[in-house]
Amino acid sequence: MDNKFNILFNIPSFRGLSEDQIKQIGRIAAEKKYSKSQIIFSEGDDGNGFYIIAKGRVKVFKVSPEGKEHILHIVGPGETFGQVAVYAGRSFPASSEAITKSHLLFIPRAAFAKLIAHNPSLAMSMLAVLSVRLREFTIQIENLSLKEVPGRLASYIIYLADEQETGDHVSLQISKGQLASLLGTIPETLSRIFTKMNSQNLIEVSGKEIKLLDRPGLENLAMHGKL
Amino acid sequence: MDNKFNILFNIPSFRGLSEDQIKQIGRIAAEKKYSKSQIIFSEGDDGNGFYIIAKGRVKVFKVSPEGKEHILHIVGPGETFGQVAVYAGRSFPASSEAITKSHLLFIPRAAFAKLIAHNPSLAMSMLAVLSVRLREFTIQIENLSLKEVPGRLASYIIYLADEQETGDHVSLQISKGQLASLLGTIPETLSRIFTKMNSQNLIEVSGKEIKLLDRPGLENLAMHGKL
DNA sequence: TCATTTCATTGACATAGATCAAGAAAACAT
DNA sequence: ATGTTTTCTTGATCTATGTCAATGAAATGA
Repeated sequence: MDNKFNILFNIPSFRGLSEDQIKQIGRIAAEKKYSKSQIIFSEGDDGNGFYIIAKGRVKVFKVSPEGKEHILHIVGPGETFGQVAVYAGRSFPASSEAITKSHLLFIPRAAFAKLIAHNPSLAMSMLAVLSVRLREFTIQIENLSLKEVPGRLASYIIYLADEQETGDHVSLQISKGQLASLLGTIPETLSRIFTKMNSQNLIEVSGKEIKLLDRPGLENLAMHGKL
Repeated sequence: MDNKFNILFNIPSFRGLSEDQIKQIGRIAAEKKYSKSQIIFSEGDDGNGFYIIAKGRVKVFKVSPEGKEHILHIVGPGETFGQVAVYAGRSFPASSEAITKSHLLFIPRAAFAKLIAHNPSLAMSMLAVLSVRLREFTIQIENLSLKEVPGRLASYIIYLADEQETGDHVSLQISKGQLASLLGTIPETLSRIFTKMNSQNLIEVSGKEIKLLDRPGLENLAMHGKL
């Protein structure tokens, strides 16, 4: 059965907690369902809790005054989002929206704070989760300011390949427009770069499926930019 | 007297700890001194502890393969850096260097982990510190991808004015080259923008001192870009 | 104080990538 | 299936900002 508890047992950040501790979390968690394109929270909303993804996929993003959107991360099953507001006791610094039909667990701030106060190991593991996120942001900032778009795309493809552990073949779980936003560019530019990488036999793109034809070439591109 | 304990008592992230807890930290802290331009740690080094600034100023930065440097943040007295590696138990994701003669406290990883395990309130306050840093990164990413350099500079000047609480006058504590790197650009571009903002009577720059002549104008620039 | 190095400014030029526009392809719903 | 909407691709153009180069101003140290 796919209840709250089963979900919680498979969350990486809760690894290391006792069965009892996880059940405690389960008791304070509220199940919530979202349909595709539904807003979960908006920037500035009160951060009175955070979310765990049981099923589906969510984007966390910022919007410029002119309405341009930049995706900060895409979060999938087992991952959490919205914690920042919780620990600092502030409003959400970004917005989030379900990009597929999603099934989430909501953990209220106050109850979780109490839990942490009595479970140092939970605190440590949340510190670790935040650290990892911080590290990812460091890489994103580096990419945005130090590399050009082809390099960022190459980095991302390699990252996906490593994550999906599927050898020389990766599949984008997001639309190309969303990928553009995640890389800090626009669909037109991304499309051109895909074409160029195709013609240089670095990759072979068909729809959301990408075959890596020349991994060393991609790595070189990710490092030294320039296509 | 300016000993370890007096320093620790004035660290924002340790606010809320008992005198005894702070003394415990003091016992595990090692004092270290660095001269200007001295490297504190390099990206990839083992993260076996983190640092607190007692006196001085430190930059945390990434370097591209071509040697271009991007400053992630400038850290001053009372602030901490290098925690990320500590919690996640990994290597430092960036490098750090003293930009003035600095006096730091080094907190070794293992001892601190033990401390946290017995002090939930310390854990919570470290979570809050990380959250704030994460929030700052969110803003940096937004700035880099959503705004042009003039907008980023305007944001930064406003941020400084708020932080320094000095009304319509701020002073840069870093060189203009460093500021350029922090904003994700180069000195030449920054210099041109300063000139332009001067000629539009938004600010008046002389050396490291900046007078804000038209705050609403700056705010507008920070929001909607375009100079 | 003077000499040397580092930092800031300015100009001429090159280019990555954004914008605007239009058509093709894919996804979706009826 | 078939029409409708959304997403993707491609082309023509424009602009912000990076690069290269030279000079002037400050800071540093002997």
